Amino acid sequence: MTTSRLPARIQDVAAAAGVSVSTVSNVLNRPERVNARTADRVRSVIAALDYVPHPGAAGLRSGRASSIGLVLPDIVNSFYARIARGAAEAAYEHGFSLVLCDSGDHPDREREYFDMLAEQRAVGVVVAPLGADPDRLTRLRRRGIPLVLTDRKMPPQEGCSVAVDDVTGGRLAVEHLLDSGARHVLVVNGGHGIRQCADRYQGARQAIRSRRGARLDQVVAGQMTVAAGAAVARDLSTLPDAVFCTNDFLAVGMCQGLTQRGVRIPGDVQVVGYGDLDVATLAATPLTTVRQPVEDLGRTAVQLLMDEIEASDEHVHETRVFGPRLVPRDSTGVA
Amino acid sequence: MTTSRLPARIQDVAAAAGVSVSTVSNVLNRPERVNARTADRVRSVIAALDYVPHPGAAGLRSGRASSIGLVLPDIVNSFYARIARGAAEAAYEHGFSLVLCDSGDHPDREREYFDMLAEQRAVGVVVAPLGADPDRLTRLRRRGIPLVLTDRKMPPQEGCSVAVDDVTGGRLAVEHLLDSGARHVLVVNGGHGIRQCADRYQGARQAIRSRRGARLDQVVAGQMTVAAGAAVARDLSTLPDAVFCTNDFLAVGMCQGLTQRGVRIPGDVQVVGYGDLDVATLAATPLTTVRQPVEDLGRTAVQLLMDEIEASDEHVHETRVFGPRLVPRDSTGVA
DNA sequence: CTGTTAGCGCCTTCAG
DNA sequence: CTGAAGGCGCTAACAG
Repeated sequence: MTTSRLPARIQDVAAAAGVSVSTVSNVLNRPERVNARTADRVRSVIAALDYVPHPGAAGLRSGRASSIGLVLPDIVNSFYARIARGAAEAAYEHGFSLVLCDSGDHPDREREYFDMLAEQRAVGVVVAPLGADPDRLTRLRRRGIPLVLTDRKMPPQEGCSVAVDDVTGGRLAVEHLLDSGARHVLVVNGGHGIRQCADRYQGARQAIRSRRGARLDQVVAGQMTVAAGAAVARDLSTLPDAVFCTNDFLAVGMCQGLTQRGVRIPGDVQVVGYGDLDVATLAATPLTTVRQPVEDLGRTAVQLLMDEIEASDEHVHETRVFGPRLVPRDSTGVA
Repeated sequence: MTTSRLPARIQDVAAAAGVSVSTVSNVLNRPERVNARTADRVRSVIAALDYVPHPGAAGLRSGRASSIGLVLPDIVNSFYARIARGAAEAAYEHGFSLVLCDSGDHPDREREYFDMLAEQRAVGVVVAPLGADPDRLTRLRRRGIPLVLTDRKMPPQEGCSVAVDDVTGGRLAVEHLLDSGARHVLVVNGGHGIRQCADRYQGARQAIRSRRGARLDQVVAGQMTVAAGAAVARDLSTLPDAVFCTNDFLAVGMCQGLTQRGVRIPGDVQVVGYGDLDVATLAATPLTTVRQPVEDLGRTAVQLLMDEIEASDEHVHETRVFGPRLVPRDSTGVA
């Protein structure tokens, strides 16, 4: 046995097995083209030498790389973390490595990450885009890098996307309140400049319209935080039967504020939130909320990317929309 | 202008600029060796052609790759997400790409990720290791891949590590309680099999020992959840002056349970948590807690890796320990 | 079925 | 200061 360097190269294997380099390559990539006995011999040498192919070199020659990018505004936000988890699992299953790009909400950083991924010849990118500037995205696409958008729909000719159906979510939330006996529902919302907020409100209106005698009001909170929700609760002049907060933080604040005013939940006022964040289960009264299959977003985004890469000829772009689900807990449903 | 393929290669640049390939390479890598005027001309061609070097090919030749691995048990856990954010920032600043490996708490998956990173010739790995089996780790090291451990100390001859000082954290928490007038402190802890729990308790004892007439008790909760904390509160036969929960979830549950018993916080009993999770600010009474500089863990881990890679000759392994900080909120400090 | 040959895109001696 | 040549580890024709 000659002293071959670490890590072993394909030629070390070839030499040790007494075959040519290409035979080793064939054993790895097209086993059907090589005699079973030689293949076995080569394989045992591969195992003995602990040989693993160098994917960089392989990609250089074959043209196909093996990393995909994941560009997110903030990995500490559990929504994006759940996307990341779903994407990581799918990438793992397909044998791709996932490059994490956390833009920290900086559009410049996002663009630089796009450039970096282009330089690296990433085979595709999953992105939860920041802001509304589609230009950054089309630049990537022009470089020939497939792109899948999460949490935002995309014109189908541009590429694939995955999203959750916020209209349905809003409808489910308010239907649940009405089914539990509410007549006068207040929506505590973020600004309608946020697409999700507008959609959830639209769903709420759908639910109200289909029910006689039901009434819907809306108040827009400055921010979507616990403090803002509590402030709204404090300032309420007349109490509704039920409150739909378009985010769990608002809802927790609402519960705190109402409780401080001596209002019982759900006895006097029912409250439903949105998102099923950790905080929903942890609140003093566990919060009824709308759960979104966020992991599926990430997982599906990667799968769509795989499809576009592997069957690029007959791939047609699509938008996959996931339905949310109501999770009843203690803050709704009159005892 | 000839029709050169996309993306542009170094030879396209060379041809367009009327110089040789190596001159372009020099402009990029050792600008001092090339005439300023030619360099400028080359640079403008680079810009015009939107040329970016192919890091895979570069690494193949030069031996240095440019990706580092980040192996975590669960990216949705905010502790690890914060490590990831710190690591991502540092990696970005150093021009490395971060490969996210979420093992989902599966030791097998963790090992497979290690193998994958070795195959890819990652230049280094940051890992928040799962379980106590150091064998998986030394395998990586034997392959010559530098390794930095987070949230666990490592024998210095093995490699670098970063950690937070849980003993100090426990001491800070209990000192704060004592300073606020408490005499009888109850520690609500997880199992001492968890190193963090044991350390935090040890810190608590240090604080007690330095104060005359102070008394410390401990109760071990089954899990470190809100429900478990509430259960402990419910089952308490005699009330202490103050409670130190070694985790914010336990603390929130403790607050809920005490409040239900009609106990006022902090008037009757003070409560301090650990971790400064989101939930600490969001609880009905915002929770005094111990904040750990978790982002610094991730950031520093990557920096240590960079040092080991770039100055591998004179690099000496070290363990960097970060001090926690007490964050006073409403659940402590008698009014 | 196996081996030879020619690059993938880049960097790096070594001559000019 | 610049250019020509060789090779990093691997794959993909193409011969044999």
